[in-house]
Amino acid sequence: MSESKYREWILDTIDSLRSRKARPDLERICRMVRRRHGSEPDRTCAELEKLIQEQTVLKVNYKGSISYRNAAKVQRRSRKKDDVSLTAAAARRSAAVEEASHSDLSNGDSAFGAADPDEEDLEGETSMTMDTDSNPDEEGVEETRDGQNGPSPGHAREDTPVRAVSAPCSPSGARPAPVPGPGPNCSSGSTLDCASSQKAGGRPNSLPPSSPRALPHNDWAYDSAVSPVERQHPGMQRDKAVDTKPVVHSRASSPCALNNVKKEDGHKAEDSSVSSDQLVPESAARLQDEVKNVSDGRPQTLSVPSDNCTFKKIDVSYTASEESLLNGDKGDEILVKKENMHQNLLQWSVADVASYFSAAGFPEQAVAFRTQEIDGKSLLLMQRSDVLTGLSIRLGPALKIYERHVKVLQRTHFLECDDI
DNA sequence: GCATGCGCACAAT
DNA sequence: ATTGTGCGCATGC
Repeated sequence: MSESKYREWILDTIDSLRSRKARPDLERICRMVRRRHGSEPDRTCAELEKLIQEQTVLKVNYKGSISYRNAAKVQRRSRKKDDVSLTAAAARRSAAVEEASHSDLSNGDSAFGAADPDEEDLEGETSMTMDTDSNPDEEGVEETRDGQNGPSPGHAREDTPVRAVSAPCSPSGARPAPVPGPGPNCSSGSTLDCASSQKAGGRPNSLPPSSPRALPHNDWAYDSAVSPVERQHPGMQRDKAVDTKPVVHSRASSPCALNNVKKEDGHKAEDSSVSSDQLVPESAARLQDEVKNVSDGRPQTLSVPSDNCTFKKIDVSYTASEESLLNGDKGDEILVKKENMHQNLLQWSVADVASYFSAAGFPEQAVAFRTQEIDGKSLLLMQRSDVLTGLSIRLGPALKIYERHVKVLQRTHFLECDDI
């Protein structure tokens, strides 16, 4: 409950700030929510974090500072060209989507992408010492910062200056610089920490949300989807980067326990390309475009958020396209690695489901799933008509959601059951 | 002091 | 070229 209430408040606040032409940053958001609803900044920060994780809100680095976006709105516009590659794009997108979900991981903290063009920076940016070392890969891989794209694994960062990464929460903190009088409330505890940590570069380990490593993610996260994108298809930007190589990914961990989780896949290697997507929806959107190149049918890994902290990954290989289906292309099949999936699906909470669809590029519709309290079990029980008419969402997206995601998830789940 | 409105330069497409 | 973003300043409370 409160959550939905906060979601509404926060999104409304972001919209409000935007309409006023004021940067929707943590400080302003906290202040406005407090003023309008009496909520404490800390709480607002926490709720905002959640929204970021579920990608209802996108944390972006725009013009050097952190801003928050209403994912539902952002997404649309971002898509640039659709052209060609629709198919491919689409396909990828879906892929992306999925992955996106896993972005959560990283996002966990925030998704923040650097709005900047280069994400690569990110890595550097944070300056943290980064993660790079942290192991890259472990799982994190997936996203790894896209930086990866970066050229070489280690280096990518060259260009970029450092950008501030923000912690998930710092109110004003986002900015590297210590803001003098920051935040209203947020400043209160967490905020400060975050802020300080940021600048310091090191975040206290304690910070759950993002471990130090997380930082990098942040940047990319949002829009920058870039990163994700890049990773997605290695091919893309090779210019700068080389393909994805086994780059180092230091991914951030999700707040919770990514680390542990991460490792699971051995695949990551491949994944690397794949995973990238995890980003934000928006990213996803872009992905579509950009990504197009990606090879169509490669297996991808998604991570699905399971409970709050845990994320599970699922490998899906789909050929060109599920999406395509929707889009009209051809159909293909999707394989999912059941192992995790099935369990996961049953364990998905309402938030996980919403997060999944949000990451899949349907943030607005994700809200409908949340409103209807659709969790993993409910999702398995949904019929076509439920999706098309029971959620009160537009037919177009509803069809895509059903064909591309619901059906696929159900099929996978039941196939798995059969095996078992 | 604080919230809001908005022109305009800049960034992203 | 178009459109989104948000700084910086003006205004109102």
